Amino acid sequence: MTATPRRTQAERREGTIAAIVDAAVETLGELGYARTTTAEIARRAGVSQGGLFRHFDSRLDVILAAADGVRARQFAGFREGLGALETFDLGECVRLLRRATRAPINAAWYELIIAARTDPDLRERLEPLAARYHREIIEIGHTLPLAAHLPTPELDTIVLGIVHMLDGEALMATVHPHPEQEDVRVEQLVRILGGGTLFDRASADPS
Amino acid sequence: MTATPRRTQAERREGTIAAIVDAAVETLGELGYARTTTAEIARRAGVSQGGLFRHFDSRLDVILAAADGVRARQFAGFREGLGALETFDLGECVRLLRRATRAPINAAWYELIIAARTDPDLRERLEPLAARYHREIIEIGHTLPLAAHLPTPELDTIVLGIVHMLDGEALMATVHPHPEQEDVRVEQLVRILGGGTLFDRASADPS
DNA sequence: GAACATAGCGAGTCATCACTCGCTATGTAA
DNA sequence: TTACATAGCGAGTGATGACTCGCTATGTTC
Repeated sequence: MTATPRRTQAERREGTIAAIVDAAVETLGELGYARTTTAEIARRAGVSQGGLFRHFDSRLDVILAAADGVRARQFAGFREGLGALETFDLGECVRLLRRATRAPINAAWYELIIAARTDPDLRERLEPLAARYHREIIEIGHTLPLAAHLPTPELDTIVLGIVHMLDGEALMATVHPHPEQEDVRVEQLVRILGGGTLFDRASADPS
Repeated sequence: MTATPRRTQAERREGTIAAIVDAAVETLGELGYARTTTAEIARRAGVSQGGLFRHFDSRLDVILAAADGVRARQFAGFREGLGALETFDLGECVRLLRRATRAPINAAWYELIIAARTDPDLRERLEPLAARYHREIIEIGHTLPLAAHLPTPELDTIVLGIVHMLDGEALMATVHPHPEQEDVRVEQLVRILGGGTLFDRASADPS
């Protein structure tokens, strides 16, 4: 029944490491940073505590592997979504971003950013990932057709502003959500942005 | 030397409660939610652990008193700042809001909002405060001269959007700050907003 | 197949947490 | 002043945390 197809050491290793990282991401999202314990991660990954520490020197190492996994997956997903758009459309862009900020996996990222503020060890090691995150967002902004119509500093400010707004919205909505209003507001905002001087040059851009 | 001017029971009570609440706010800001322990709060407040539990039934009760203290102080401060403006000015408004979101005391609020996402007990009790917070922001928006020139739903969307953006910026900046760029971006944004169609009617409003 | 290396296990260990309890200190009421 | 109530103390207590260690299981090398 339980076919154990004789995996190599490398396969076993990679498999359990992946299971641990996935479990850590899931736990961060569901229980938050403080309650993401090595015991809980191990339980979800289907390994023992000792097994976990065979592959990671400390809880923090697991956490950082999870952080980088989230970062990589989020950008891959967003780039894929952008590529699937037939024509550049500001509204679609914002909606795509919004879906990314509200994805369960992204909650893990928020947990870590907030925890890092008051945890020097975490902060020191998360900073490079946060820097990369920031850089990638700006780079994606530069690939948008919009970029041709706006000076770079203003483009960057607008892109970061929208990302920050969606981050703030996602974070605040977890405690006091307005399920109906929130979607309406996003659409309203897209109309306001699209109708303002900001984008009228760009939104008149041909496909 | 140590003049003990015979305080009444009520005075002693209020005094230590205030000290505990202040210590809790400070600790939340400096150490984060998870490391805001009753022992640390008591130490900073200058009372024993037993003394703390004389006035609060649980850690959560202390935390919620701190949350409401922060909320009240933040709105009082912001309203005061708004009142001190001679003429309505969008830039000043945003700068005032930004100062509020980056005040050390506001970090305690963020800690609680984020912790509440994964802590059902905290969430249940924080929700009414978050709702009030939300309501007060919108009410303040309605007192702005801007309100006369925009339909209410759009005004609310814009106000919330700006608040969310500053929240997001404040939260993300703690891990990966760009001390110089951030101030520039805010000013840039104010110019962009002021120059867009959004506000041109309102920013032409006479003092 | 023998000798070795790596993967995985789970019962400890020590620290820290929220909270309790019996006590003393101080204010209040008669 | 006496009797009572509230404020404040700090050494427990039981639960839970990250991490260790000696062990077994499974691949790998010759």
